[in-house]
Amino acid sequence: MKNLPNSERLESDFFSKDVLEVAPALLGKTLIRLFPDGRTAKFIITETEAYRGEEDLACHASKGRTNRTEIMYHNGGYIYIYLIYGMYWMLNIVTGKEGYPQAVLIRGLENLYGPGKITKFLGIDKSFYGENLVTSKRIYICNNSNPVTYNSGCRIGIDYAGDIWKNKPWRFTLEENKKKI
DNA sequence: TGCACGATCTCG
DNA sequence: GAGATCGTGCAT
Repeated sequence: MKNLPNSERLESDFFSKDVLEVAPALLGKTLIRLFPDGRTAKFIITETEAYRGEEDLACHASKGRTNRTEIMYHNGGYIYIYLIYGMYWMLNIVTGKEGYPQAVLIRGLENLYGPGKITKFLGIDKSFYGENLVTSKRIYICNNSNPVTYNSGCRIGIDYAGDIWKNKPWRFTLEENKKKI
């Protein structure tokens, strides 16, 4: 952190805002992972998706409060992680206020695109479920003061959610990153 | 207790 | 374009 100029760790007030505000705001921020062997990985976040409330049929919380979705009902700043297709861990960040389930899926990092590839490369698995980004010693996010521009589009892989939710423009991509993907 | 189904990726 | 592979939620 000390050799990352112009940046500081994001606090809980950042994550406690509505997911539709936090998801695009995470673009351009730096995700930092401290590995057990002492190595540090830093990546700019380039693509996110918002999942918002029990009424959002694409959001896992649409099934209600269960063991899996429990963490999404907390106030923002926690990690929600789950297994997809039997082999890939998806990294999500819980946002918003207590009792209103929502989360941001981290889909892309600079030079590391793909939600499954991100967790594989960063060594993130179920043990990170419920991790607090504000206090964790192995993963956190830093602010970058540079302003960013972004585009929005439809979320990926949620055909089952129905037209209304499928067509919400809740996927956000860093504009500068388009040419790199 | 069993079953169908993914917020995906890699290989052919 | 298909297969890998398993936790979860919902139906028995």
